[in-house]
Parts: sequence; C-alpha cells; structure tokens
Amino acid sequence: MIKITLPDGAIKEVDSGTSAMDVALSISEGLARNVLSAKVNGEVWDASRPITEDSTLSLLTWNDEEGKATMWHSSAHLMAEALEFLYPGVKLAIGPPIENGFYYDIDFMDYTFSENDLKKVEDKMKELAKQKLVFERKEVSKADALAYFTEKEDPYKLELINELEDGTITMYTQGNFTDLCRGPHMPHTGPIKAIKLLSVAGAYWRGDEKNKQLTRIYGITFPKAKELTEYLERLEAAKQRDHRKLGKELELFTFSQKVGAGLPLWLPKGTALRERLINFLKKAQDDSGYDQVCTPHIGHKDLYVTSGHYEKYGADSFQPIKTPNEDEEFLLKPMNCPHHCEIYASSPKSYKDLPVRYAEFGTVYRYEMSGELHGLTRVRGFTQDDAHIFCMENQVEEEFEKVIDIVKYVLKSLDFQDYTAQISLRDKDNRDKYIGTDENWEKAEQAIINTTKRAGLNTVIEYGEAAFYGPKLDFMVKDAIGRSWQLGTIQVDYTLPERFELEYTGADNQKHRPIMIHRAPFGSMERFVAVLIEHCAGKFPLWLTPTQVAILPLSEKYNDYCQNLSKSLKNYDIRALVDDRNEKIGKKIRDTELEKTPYMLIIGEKEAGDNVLAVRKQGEGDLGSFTLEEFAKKIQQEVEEQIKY
RNA sequence: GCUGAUGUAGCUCAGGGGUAGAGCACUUGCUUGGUAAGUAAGAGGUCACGGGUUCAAUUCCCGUCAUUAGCUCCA
Repeated sequence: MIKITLPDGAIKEVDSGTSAMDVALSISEGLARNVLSAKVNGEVWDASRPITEDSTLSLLTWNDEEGKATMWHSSAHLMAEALEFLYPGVKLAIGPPIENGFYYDIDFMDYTFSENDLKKVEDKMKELAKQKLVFERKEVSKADALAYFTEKEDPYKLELINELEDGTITMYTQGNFTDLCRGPHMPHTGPIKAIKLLSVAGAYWRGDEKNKQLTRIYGITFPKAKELTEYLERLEAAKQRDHRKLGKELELFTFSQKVGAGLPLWLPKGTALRERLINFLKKAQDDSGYDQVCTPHIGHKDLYVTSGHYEKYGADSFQPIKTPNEDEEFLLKPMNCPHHCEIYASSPKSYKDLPVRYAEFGTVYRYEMSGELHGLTRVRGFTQDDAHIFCMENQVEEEFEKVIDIVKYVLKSLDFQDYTAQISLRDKDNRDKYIGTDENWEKAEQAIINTTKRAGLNTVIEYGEAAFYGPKLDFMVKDAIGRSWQLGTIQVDYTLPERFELEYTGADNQKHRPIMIHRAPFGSMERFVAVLIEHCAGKFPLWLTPTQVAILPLSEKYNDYCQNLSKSLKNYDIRALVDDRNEKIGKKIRDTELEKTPYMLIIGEKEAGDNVLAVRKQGEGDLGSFTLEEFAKKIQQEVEEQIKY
C-alpha cells in the first residue's frame, strides 16, 4: 500500500500501481471524465501512469494551466497523425504546447502546403478525435528508439534521440501514430471537441537560421465549441484595437514607402497628441528639477567608440556618414547618452551641483532588421523621452526613487492600472558580454532591488536581461486585453562616466566619479502612443484626446452660433470642433460616436434661444442641459482629476 | 535578413490576358432637420515599381520596394 496526499490534505491509502485516473474514479465519475493529466510530486504525469510510491497528487483538468498544456500537446500529436495520413512521408520535427494552443514543425518534403490546406487537416483531426484514440506511453531503449526512427527515415527525431540519455526515452502512440515524446498526454482524444488551425509559418529547425526552414502549423483546441468561438472573438477584438488600424482611422500617423520602412510620419492629430504628452512630462520633470538640453542628430564616430556603443552595436547600426574632404565619420545617433555625457563634461562640477538632470526628447535611429519592424512599436527612427541623471553614490537610491515616482505618475495619468516592474540583472553564468567591474555591478543591482522594494512595486527579476553597461528596471505594462509591453525604463550606469572620465570635486577637494542614471518613463513616444492606443482602444483620456468636444449644429442656421461657442470653449482651454456639414443630426452624432470624440453639444433653436448646451457623452448618450460655465467646469474637473499627482 | 501571404480610388475591399468596379469618404444640387447612416448627380485609378512572355499584361513569369504572419515558446 502507498499513501496519496491530495491537495486538500486528505490522504488515501491505495495499492502500489494505482493511477491518478483510478484515484479520480474513486472520487467521482464526473471528475474522472474531466481529468487530462495529474501532478505527481510536482511533476506532470499521464493520468494513467501507475504510481508506485507515497506521493502528493493533484488532478489536472482544463481549468489548470498544466491541464490545458496537456490537451494542447496531445492535440499537436493528433495533428501530426492527421498530417501523416494526408501527406504520407512528411518528416516531423517538434510539436509543443504554447501559451495559446500548440504548433508542430513539419518538413513537407516535396509537398506544398498552404493556408488553404488547413481546413482539410482540421477535418481529419476532428474525425480522429471522435474515435477517442487512447494515448499509450512506452519506455524504450535508445537503440530501439533509433531503430524505429531510422526505419521511418526521420532525421529530426534521430538528431533529438542522439542527444538523449539511454533509459530516459519514452514514446507515445495514439491510433496509427507514434512519436518520440516526454509526455504527458491526456487519456484519450475524446475531450478535444473544437479544433482550429490558425496559421502556417516558416520556422528554422532548432531556431537556427543556418538550418533548414520547416513549415510550422499553429492550432488551438478546446473541450467546448463555445470556448473556441469566444477565443476567436477575443482575437477579433484584439484586431479591432490594433494601433496600426486605429492610427490610420483616427489620422494619428502614417508610413510612406518613399520615406522608408520603419520611419513613422506623425499626422497633425497625432502630433498634437504627442505634443500634449511631451508637455505633460516636461512639466512633471520641470517640477522635479530637470534641465532640458538639446543635442544634434548625428555624432562623431569617436563619441561612440568612447561610449562603447560602436563596438557593441556598430554592425547593427546605420552606416557612417563620411564628410567629403576630411573623411571624418559620423553616425546617426542611436542613443542620447554620449551627447549628454559631453554636456556634463563641458564645465567642472562640484558636489554642490549634483545631482544634475539633463532631459531631452531626443530622436534616435537604430537599424532594425526589416522583418522586425512593426507599426509604431518597433521602428527605425523614434523619439525617446530621455534624461540622464548624474549623481553621487549616496544619492543613487533617492534619485532612483524619484524617477520611479514620475513613472508611476505617468502610468496613473494614462490609466494603466496593471503593470509589473521587471528587474533585469546580469546573466548568472555568461558575464563576458557586460562591461564594467563586478563590484560596481553588485552595487547597482542592489540599489535597484532596494528601491523597488521600498516603492512597493510589483516586481519580477529576470537574469540575463540587463543592458551591457548596467542593470535596469523596466516597466512592463499590460494593455486592456492582457498583452504585456515594455514601456518605461530606468537604468543605473557606472560605466559611461568611467569611459567619458566624468568627474566632480567632492567636499574633500578630491576628484570623484559620478554615477549616471538613464531613464525614460514613456520609453519612446512611438511605442508609448502605440500601446496607449491599444490600451484605450482609441478612446483617449479626456486631457489627451485630439478633439474633446464636437459641436453639432442642428441645421446650417446655427453654424455661426456654434463657431462662437467653439471660441468660448477655447477660452476655457477646451478643444472643440464644429461639424458644420449639411447633414442631419443623426448622421453627425453617428460619425462623432465612431470618431470617439468624448463629448458632443447638440445646438438648435432651443439651445441658441435659451443660451444652454444639450450635452451628449460618447458611448453613453444624452446628459441633459448645461450652461456654458457648468459644462466648462465639468470638463476642467474631469481633466484635472486625470492628471493629478 | 529568411520563409509564406499581400499590394487595385483617400479608406475597406471585389474583379480579372482585350487599358477597371462596389460601399464609405470627397464635390455639387435638393432638403434645414432634435440624439447612431436623408436624397440625387458628379469627380476621383500608370491596378506599388522595374523587367520578361504575348498581337495585347493591371491580370502570367522574374526582380525590387513596401505591408503582414512566423522565425522567442524546444522531444
């Protein structure tokens, strides 16, 4: 007899060799039907695998992440079976579960496979799933595994087996399909009720571009058709708030083939919004003791050799610009820090001057591989809301905290509630890729950990994600539909002051080296606006939105009255536009609703006569009558509420 | 960069070896309205760019540029 401890602490005494499924059956048949796999002593197992020693056991169903992964992994095998049936002789590489579904990498040999063929595979999978094919686990020797896949002529599996240790190899079979697999798998294919193959893409064998490119098929399965429908609806909703689509519709930005890939062009409305964001941050920075500086878009190659960026990024950067006569080399600036270091160095500094904080909305250029470009989130020219703080050792933590405060203020004002601070430290093993001394790294890493703890941030530590010159704190922001983006960043740097030989004179009349903090609360204007658009689905906070109020005259008779109204609102710093088109009021309201303008004023005979405003709120409807003063006050209050410290 | 898909009016898209079409937007006329689409007419295109095949190419082929999905999830 062995003892099985269940999650609620209950202990069951059962015969050795009892499976998780047996335990489930002893609890209830309904539960047993839903079991996909089981966690035995912390390891995910097949529900049917015999347990032979005292163990903790939790049964995994569709409601557990591991349960989902089990079903998706099994679905990948099911797809492989369907593919082998429809395309005999295809070579299979790997097929794991992923965050949303699964994929399988396939070498289609001489077959051609396109998106149009997905349906056919999907149908075959459905047919197979209905047969409730049982997944059988088998431990095999390395020799047997090699023999099986040699016979099958599958080079990918053979390569994988050769790297495995004898005695640890397992195979799984369902129906007519056998695969090398660590498992676990669900008991049988029955619970796979809804199947959708989503896309076909290329992927290199083992992720290495020198290897052969295989065909990757992505899919997802569910135990209920309704869940699939809901999933597809969520995908559709995400598409609807894609910043590339909304950016076009709301006339915020565009791209031009002639200007070049990855070089965004900001349209008037987008620029106005961007300027508003910039002024908002400038004010916060002004209040926090920052000084604005301004530096050129190019810098001498030597500047970047000194900073170390040339060595690190030279090949990835744009090519140097050569002067015609002197043959000097300049680079488009990939970052602002070296310029700011030279500003610091332009005059002697005393400890009494520190900290100095140089801020610049600096446009930088970086060469991104053409395939990496993506809307406004990954571009080749972008503007950082950059600043560099030069301070003394004993000021680092306080400065760091102040920066965290600004970032928190920015995120709050734009209604980002849900974010994580990711502390990026050095790779634990491979330390060659970082510049600077171990001692300085230790100090900087500790400073970040301490301050984030004190600021009460929700943090996660990532090793190996640090910049090459120092550790950093990145703000990972979740948008409204749960996707995570890296926006603001704060980085401690002991290295650049060293390389630029920056100094200050201490109270002891000795020269000391300042410490540098890089920071950008938005990250870049481009990425921030992109994420903001997706976060609010184009319905910007009132303080930021391009047009706050649309004035809709009921007929052309009231156009002049409305123009005057617009001017009056301007005196209250309210941005209003008059829709003076020759259209009916229903049409004007509909168009304004679709443009997501927050407020509408409907002006006809009654309003013009009584000197009142009929107010309508976007998405909500009629709010009733207001006087101009009442309305202006309402708007101003709402704006102040949003950008309060 | 690699692989696939895509590129037709300002936007969203249909079409197809014999020099192009819809809806919305735009212009003009009628209409002057009460909280999500009034009505009629009109204008608008080197079918991304360059080459090839053909009597004829926007359509087929090749190349370039751009957009897009994936190449990060590891039996």
